[in-house]
Amino acid sequence: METSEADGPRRRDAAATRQALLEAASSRFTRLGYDRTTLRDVAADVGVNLALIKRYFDSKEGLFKAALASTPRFLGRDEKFPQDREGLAEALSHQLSAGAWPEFGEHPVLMLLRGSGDERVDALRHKALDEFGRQILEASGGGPAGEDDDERLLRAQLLVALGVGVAVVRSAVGLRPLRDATAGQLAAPLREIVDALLAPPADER
Amino acid sequence: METSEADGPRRRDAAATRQALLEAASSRFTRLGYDRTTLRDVAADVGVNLALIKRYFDSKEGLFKAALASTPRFLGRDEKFPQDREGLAEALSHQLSAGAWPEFGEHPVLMLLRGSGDERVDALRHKALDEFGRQILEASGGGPAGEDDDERLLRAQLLVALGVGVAVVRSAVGLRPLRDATAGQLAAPLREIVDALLAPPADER
DNA sequence: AGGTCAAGTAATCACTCGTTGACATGACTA
DNA sequence: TAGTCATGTCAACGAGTGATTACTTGACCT
Repeated sequence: METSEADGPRRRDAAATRQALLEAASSRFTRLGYDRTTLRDVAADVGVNLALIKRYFDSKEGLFKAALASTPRFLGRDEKFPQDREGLAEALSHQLSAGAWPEFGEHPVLMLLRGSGDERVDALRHKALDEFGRQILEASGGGPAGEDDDERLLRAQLLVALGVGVAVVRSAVGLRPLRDATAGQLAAPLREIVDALLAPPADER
Repeated sequence: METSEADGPRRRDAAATRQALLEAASSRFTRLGYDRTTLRDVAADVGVNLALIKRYFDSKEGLFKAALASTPRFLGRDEKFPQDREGLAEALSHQLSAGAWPEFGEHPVLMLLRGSGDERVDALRHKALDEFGRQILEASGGGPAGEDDDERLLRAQLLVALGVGVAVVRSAVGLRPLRDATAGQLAAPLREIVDALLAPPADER
């Protein structure tokens, strides 16, 4: 596995060891989920002793939380969150295309969905996805996220669910042609979905 | 837990015991996933000895497969699969509404997503979701599922992904308002999505 | 009543996991 | 060079898991 770079034997560099553990753990948590990820495997990936995980992360829960915190957000890692429907559709099509996130082989949103039993972790992922929905709502241009219009938020969350579903279906099930869909192939359908869901606030009901 | 009916102590009825084990297992597999479901808990739910699981299902894998096989399909349990886009949207809105599937507290599609490590189980869920996509494609009325038009199948699978995502986001994350959305609230957005994705075969490209 | 076999139980085995405390070792400083 | 502390290793414990075997109990048949 050896997620870390292939430099020398990395002798006694706490920061590097910690980072390597974090990356190995992120990979396993994302690919296998919390339960099927064993600390022994993570330590073996890095080539380090099991007990170091306790030293740096205190427990498996701590390791999971650290990995979760180090995971890039669903949208907008470096770039800013798109500010209109068109940009949103394009960003989504890239985020959800095959070949995105080749680093771990799976989409980081999947780690959000792996239960850990800890309610603070649950709160964390809830917050992340809730924020994502509100950002979508705001980007859709329907005014500054009004308060009582749950309907528009519901529509935005349907888009969130679509993103989650695509990640899940592709990686957990491998359904084709969705699994191999490129950004170009996803662009048109996603643009139409975004428009259909978050159409301009012209009174359509 | 006691998923079985609250009749007498059910003395020596193999079929009933087997069925009760199956229901308890389905519930736990759906709610907790494969790993967090222990055979001891399942047996305790039914009030029966652990070894009976081996007798009736041979192994945990066997129990999971049996539970998976007994799970109703994503759409069309008793009723037939809808045959037009309108019916499809309506069926989806009911399937994905809050309060559907109260029996296990979660949507049965979730059990499909819980890994078991067995490749035959993987094949099973892949087939189920693939079939679902093709049924959607057929119901959309774009002819009898042409062969080379992967694009339409891709669009149908996006709808599958949406269904999966809604189930996941609602139950695993509890995101509101999506979590509490009724069929009535889901009807309009879903109809628009279905139409946007599977629009009539008028040449739009 | 007695025989017979399925239905169910109790006890245990082998294994893996997370966790832990004691110990070794390398690097830096005085 | 001796001291010191962070860095890393080692070996083991205890809990929990799925699996397995020998045993007991009840229902049904003649």
